Amino acid sequence: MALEHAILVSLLEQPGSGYELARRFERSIGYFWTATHQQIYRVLKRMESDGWIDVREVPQQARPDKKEYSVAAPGRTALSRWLHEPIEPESVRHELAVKIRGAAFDDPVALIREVERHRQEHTDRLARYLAGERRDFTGPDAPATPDAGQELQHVVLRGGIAYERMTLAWLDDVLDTLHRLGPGD
Amino acid sequence: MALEHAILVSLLEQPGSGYELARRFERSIGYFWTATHQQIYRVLKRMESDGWIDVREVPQQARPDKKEYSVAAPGRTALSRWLHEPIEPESVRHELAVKIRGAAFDDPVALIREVERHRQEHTDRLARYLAGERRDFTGPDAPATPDAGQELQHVVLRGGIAYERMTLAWLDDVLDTLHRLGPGD
DNA sequence: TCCTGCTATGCAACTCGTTGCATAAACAAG
DNA sequence: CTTGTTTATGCAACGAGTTGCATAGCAGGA
Repeated sequence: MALEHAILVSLLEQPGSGYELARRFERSIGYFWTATHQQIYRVLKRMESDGWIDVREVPQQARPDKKEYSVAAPGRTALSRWLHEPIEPESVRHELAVKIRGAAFDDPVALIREVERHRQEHTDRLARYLAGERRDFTGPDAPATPDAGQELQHVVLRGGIAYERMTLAWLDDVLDTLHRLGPGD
Repeated sequence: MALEHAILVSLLEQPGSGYELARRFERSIGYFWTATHQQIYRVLKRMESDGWIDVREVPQQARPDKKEYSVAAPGRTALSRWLHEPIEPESVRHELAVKIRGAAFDDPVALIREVERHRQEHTDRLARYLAGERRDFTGPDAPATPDAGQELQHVVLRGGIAYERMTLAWLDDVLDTLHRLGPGD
């Protein structure tokens, strides 16, 4: 399980509430890990009862109070232990690829609009990542001499950018193939 | 859920037993979907009781009997229906990226060996995919005029190859970054 | 005033996926 | 002749992840 460790990393970078974590998982953490707010709240409960994180009730004006979590010493120890364990190289789950191979037994051309929709979504993601990179790492407001944490965040973001670029190129390949199959088949 | 649909596609390409499906999921299907044999057997049971697939007991010599499954008409209909439904663009789960960002709070250099291990695994995967591509699509024994099914299998395989190449380049970027952080930090 | 939307948290039920274990037939190696 | 490996199937228990729903404070607009 890596969700608890992803939460530890995120809280070490910046303490926050379950709600804030959920939004980070939609944004920066989203390009290598996803989680819904229900999952996050449940895991936060467990981590708190295990003593991995501390809570602080924070009253707010103009919005409901929140519980701000921060990493406690046992949480740091648990993260460190996990960092030194080997993990399995990840394996992909790509539903669209299942559909593409399945299209051989249906109408390949009917898939074009779906692939174009995915292409649009990946175009948007790439634009978001590039905007984030300019804002935090390569733009004029970025730190001139980044520390280790920023270097590591940047290299992970470059991975997200590379993934989106690769995916866009592949989706173009898929579209070419589907178009070729249209008239000739 | 796409596992049942991945199984339908695989059985349409070639009928087979649960065991054979499990091995296909380790091989060709593995670069866009994974499943263990327990999962496959359970889903096959459900698909059979739903009338999506037919079973045939096949006695074998020199090894235990097997149940060969093939797609029935309702299964084809179900697949076709699913193919015309939109799906969410996939989201990634990359544990290694969590570790890389976590390394900022531990020892970045300690991660180098783990990253190198992953690099080796992706090198092996790429070699397997390229060998499969030569065997089935670009080598001398490949069909000169591939049909739609083969074209679609090939474009999905090209996606797997592109993914592995992109990942290898990124892991090199990660290794460079970790090495840079070593002496200077 | 009511409705919508955002922040903020949570329960309950369910499905999906993993892990550990078990069985059994056949062959190959020692 | 016992042990290990490959093929082949399966159960039981657990943990991870999703979906639907509920609550509640406050803001802004119709």
